[in-house]
Amino acid sequence: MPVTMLDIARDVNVSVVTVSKVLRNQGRISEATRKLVLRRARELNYQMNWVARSLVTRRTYTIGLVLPEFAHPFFGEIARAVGQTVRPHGYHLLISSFEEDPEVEASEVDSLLARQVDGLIIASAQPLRQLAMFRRVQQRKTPYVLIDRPVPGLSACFVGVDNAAIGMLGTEHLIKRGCRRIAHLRGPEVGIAEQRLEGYQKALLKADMRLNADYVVPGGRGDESGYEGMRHLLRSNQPPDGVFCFNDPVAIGAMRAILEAGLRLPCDVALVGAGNVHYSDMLSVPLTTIDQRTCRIGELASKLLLDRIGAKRTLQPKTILIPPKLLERDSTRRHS
Amino acid sequence: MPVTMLDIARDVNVSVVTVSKVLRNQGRISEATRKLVLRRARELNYQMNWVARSLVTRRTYTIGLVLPEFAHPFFGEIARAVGQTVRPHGYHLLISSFEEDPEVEASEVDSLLARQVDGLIIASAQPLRQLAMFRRVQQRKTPYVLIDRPVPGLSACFVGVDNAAIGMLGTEHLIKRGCRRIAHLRGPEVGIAEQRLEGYQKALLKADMRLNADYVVPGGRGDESGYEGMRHLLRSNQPPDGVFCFNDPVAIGAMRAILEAGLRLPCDVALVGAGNVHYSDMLSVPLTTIDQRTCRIGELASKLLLDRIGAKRTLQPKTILIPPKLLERDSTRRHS
DNA sequence: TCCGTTTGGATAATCGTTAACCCTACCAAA
DNA sequence: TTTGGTAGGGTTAACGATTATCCAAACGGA
Repeated sequence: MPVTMLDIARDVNVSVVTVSKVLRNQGRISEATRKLVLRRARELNYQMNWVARSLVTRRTYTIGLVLPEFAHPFFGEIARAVGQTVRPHGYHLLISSFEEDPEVEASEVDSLLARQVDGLIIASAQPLRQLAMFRRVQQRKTPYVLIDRPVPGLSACFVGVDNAAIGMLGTEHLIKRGCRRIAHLRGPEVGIAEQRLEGYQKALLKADMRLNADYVVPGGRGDESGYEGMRHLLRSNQPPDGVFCFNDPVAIGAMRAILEAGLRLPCDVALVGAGNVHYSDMLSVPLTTIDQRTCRIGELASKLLLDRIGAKRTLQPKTILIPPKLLERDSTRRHS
Repeated sequence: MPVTMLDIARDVNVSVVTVSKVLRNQGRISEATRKLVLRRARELNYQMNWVARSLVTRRTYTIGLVLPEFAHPFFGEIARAVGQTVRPHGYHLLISSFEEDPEVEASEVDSLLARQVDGLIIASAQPLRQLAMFRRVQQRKTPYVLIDRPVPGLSACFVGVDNAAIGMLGTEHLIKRGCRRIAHLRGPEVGIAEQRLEGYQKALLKADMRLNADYVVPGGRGDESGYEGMRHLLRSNQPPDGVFCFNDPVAIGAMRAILEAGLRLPCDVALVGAGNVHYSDMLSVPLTTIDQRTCRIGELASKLLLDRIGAKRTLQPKTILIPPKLLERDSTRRHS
């Protein structure tokens, strides 16, 4: 059985409370007994029971991080950034991945609440207008911050990249590189993909270029999706000469399709991804992409959350949109 | 204040214990009161306080996962596999990443113990012969399983890939492809790198080839390290015609050096990595690599741990070495 | 010498649940 | 009528800490 404060107290002949005070450096304790207690604690290799402490202090120093999927490097980076930001404050991370299943997500959030996390950071996949999960969090008054994927209709903190700006940035870059027929391999039916699409459209309009519905291909987030989408585009009468892709995996899939078709990048088709996935600069043709500042997202979300946890009363919800950054590589670079 | 069992008990006019029994489906309760309790619980949106429960049951249903770094896709996959394996059993994951710093690792492990995790899965970076951290875990009798990196001198469960087999597999493959001067870009000074080196040497000896100390270049785990190492090799009188790399990032760095030098893969230099990193089949030259069965590691480690958590008495430590699998791609493929 | 103030610590109550017993009907068999 | 079993619940005491309150001894000044 693990050592408890009672064990120390008995050995040193003081009360448990005295031990507790020594260990927390609180209250008035004589130097003599302090030393005795500390020595005995070290001898016995005492470790606080945080569960017991949490029960009475109502603080677990634990933050729940709810992610769509671990494996994705984007969320891996988020987790790292969050972990590094909160650790100095004594917090730990209870992470759960719901594999893009909204029901699993809700049950995981409930579970984390039951575990009395002090706060939550969520990259949610709840369907539109389904706010029950969030209502439950709010009822508990547990502070939470949404990341990456905004949830419309919810008044909550949000930290994410400016997706419309990503769409504009990517498309404008293709325009600047001289592309005339610019297509978009769009992502799944979620807000984030729509915003990137809007950015794409806005950039075209701004440049007085026509919107061609055939140039917007629906899809998913994976490289197979990009592969299929690109093959579809290449079969059309007027294949595009520039493609802005929902994300890097999609772009990588598209790249495979382009190369397989015997075309060259960027002369025949220029390609822009988004996300700046690891190794996207080591592909057969290094991919121009848009960095979404993953670390900043995790960092700022953590800080926002820590503020709210520390605050006496609930603060106003705050939204932070991080401006993306374009990284030009060979997939769009002009030949010299 | 969150709803407690006491709230329900008062409303339904029974004792707290009765509520507890209903909620756990234990003890003898009449159908009538059961329904009353359940209804009221639902109405109030009651959520168990797991902290309180854990205090008395001495079970947190939480597993500590201690990893060198989140960002690395390998550990991301591990985390995913572990999470998926333990979730059905009601366990959650308290993950901490120690950024390859042994001291942070030790303090994180202590912290997880203090949080009363039911078990630990650790990919350790403790220096050789430094077993104090593990002793503390053992003293607490908290079951734990080591993964990926074995710790010599410690009698504990271990699950990992067979690194010597990786070394042999990769090297033998190069030999079979006709390479005569096979170098090795070895990793950092840890057991896992040494085992791969041993496998490399063993394969050469088995094929009656001479060991050339100049062909073994020390390094790290990153692509810069591979880049530098490969440049070093290329500067020698007799550059190698085949290189077995510690891992994929190193191989990717090496590939950059080779291409920059104007050489071609695999004709001039054949390259084998290890780890089967995502997208390593989408590089400028798709990389032959050795898959280390990441999912299996996470899955088997979790199962081993769950067994030990469930067992009444401590079971014998068990070691599981997973046989690796070679994936041939263009970086070693013979031209057709 | 007496009273007030520190000093250093003890006691009691609490956090929300569960474990281990105990109790009281009620019913059936002896 | 007595015995005894069972159904359905209540009581009490943990679990390992913290918070709030209280108390004795020592000390200091008039």
